[in-house]
Amino acid sequence: MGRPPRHDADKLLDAAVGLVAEGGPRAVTMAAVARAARAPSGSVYHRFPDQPALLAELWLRTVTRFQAGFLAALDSGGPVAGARHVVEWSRRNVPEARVLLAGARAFGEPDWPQEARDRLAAANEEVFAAMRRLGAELGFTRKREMSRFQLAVVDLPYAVVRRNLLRGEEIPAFEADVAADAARDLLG
Amino acid sequence: MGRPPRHDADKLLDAAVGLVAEGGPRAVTMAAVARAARAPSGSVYHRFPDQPALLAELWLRTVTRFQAGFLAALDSGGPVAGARHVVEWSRRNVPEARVLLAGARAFGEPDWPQEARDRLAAANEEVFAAMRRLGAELGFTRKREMSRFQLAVVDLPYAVVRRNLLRGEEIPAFEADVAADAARDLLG
DNA sequence: TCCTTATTGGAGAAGTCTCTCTAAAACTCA
DNA sequence: TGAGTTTTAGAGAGACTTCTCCAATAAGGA
Repeated sequence: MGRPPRHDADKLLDAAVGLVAEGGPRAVTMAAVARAARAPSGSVYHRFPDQPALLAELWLRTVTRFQAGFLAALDSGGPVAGARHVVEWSRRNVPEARVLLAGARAFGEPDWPQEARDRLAAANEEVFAAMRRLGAELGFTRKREMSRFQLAVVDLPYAVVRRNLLRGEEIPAFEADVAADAARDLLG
Repeated sequence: MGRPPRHDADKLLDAAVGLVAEGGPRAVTMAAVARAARAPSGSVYHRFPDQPALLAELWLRTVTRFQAGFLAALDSGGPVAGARHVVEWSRRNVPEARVLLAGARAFGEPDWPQEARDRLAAANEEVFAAMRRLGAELGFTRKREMSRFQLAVVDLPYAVVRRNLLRGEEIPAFEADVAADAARDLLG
C-alpha cells in the first residue's frame, strides 16, 4: 500500500547522531541531516513535523537504547554491574555516547512536543524507580545514602566516560574497571 | 584618548553567559549577544573579530576564573578541599558553571583562533601540572593511581555538579560535603 | 489495468545569522 | 579650539535555515 520508503526515520536519526559526534549538537540542522543521509529536505519533513520533533526523537531513541542495557545490567548484576555498563556501553557506542554527553537541553528540550517530553519523563522515571528499588534492597533508606548510591552507580561512571570523550580519543577498556572499582568503594 | 567604551568585552561576555544559562550554547549567536547587552551588532564585532573568537573568549574567561580558585584550594587545603571547591564554586556561579557543563566543544573549539587554543592549552597544563605535583606528593606514582586521583578530585565533584544543574534547581549546600566525603573515600 | 496510498524530490518563501562598511559621535591632548 | 583616535550605531549583503507545497513516482489491491 503505497510507495516503499527509502529514507526512514532511523536512517535519518543515524545521520543526526553522526553530525553530533562530529560537530556537536549545533551541527544538527534539518538541512545537514538531509545532506548527511543523502535525502532531500522534503523527506526529512515527511518523517518529522519540525526540528524540535527530530531532536526529541534523536534524544529519546539514544537514551532508551542506553537505559535498556543499563536496567538489564542492574537487574542481573547489581549496582557495580550497572556502573560498569555505563562505561562499556559508551565505549562501544561512542557517537551515541556523545549525544548523551551533550544532554537533553543541548537539543532544545524546552521546545519539544509535549508528547515527547512525556515519553522522556516516563523513561527516566522507570530508571529512577529501579534505582530506588535496588537502593531499598541494599538498605539505603535515608536521602543522603540514596544520593551517594546514585553517585556511585550513575554519575561517577558517567564522569569517567566524560573525561575520555572530551579528550577525543577512544575510551580505554580499563576505564570500565576504574568505574566498577570506584563504585564498589563508594558503596562501602 | 578616544571615545570611551560603552559596551566593553566583559559586558558582552556577561550577556553571553546569560544566554548559555538560559538557552544553552546554541543560543549564543552574535545577534543575540548584541540584543542581550543592548548593543548594536557593530559593537560586538568591534570587540571580537568573529563568532569563534567570542566563543573562545567566553570559554577562556570562565575556565580561568574557575581554575584560579581551584588551584588555590588545592594548594592550601589539599585534594579534598579541591573537590569541595568544584562544587562550591559552581553553587555560587551557576550561570558560569553551565558554561563549563557544556564543554569547550559545544562552543566550537575546533574553529577557535590558534592563539586562543594555545592559551587554553597553557591554562589546562597549569592545572594538570599542579595535579601531578600533588599526586606525586601523596605517593600516586602509577598511571592507574593518578587516574583515580583525578577521578576523585575533579571528575567526581563535577559529576555532583552536573546532576544538580541538569535538574535545573539550585545546588544544595550539602552537595559540597557529598563530593568531599566521596573524594576522601576514593583516596582511601 | 486502474485506483488508492505513501513517499520522493526539489523549488522557493520567509526568516535568521554572520559579517562588512561607513558616517557620526565622544573623548584626549597639544 | 582643532587634530587625532576610538567607539558607536545601524544599514545591508550574502549565506544558510526552517518549513511549505506539490507534481512525479512506486508500490498493493480490486
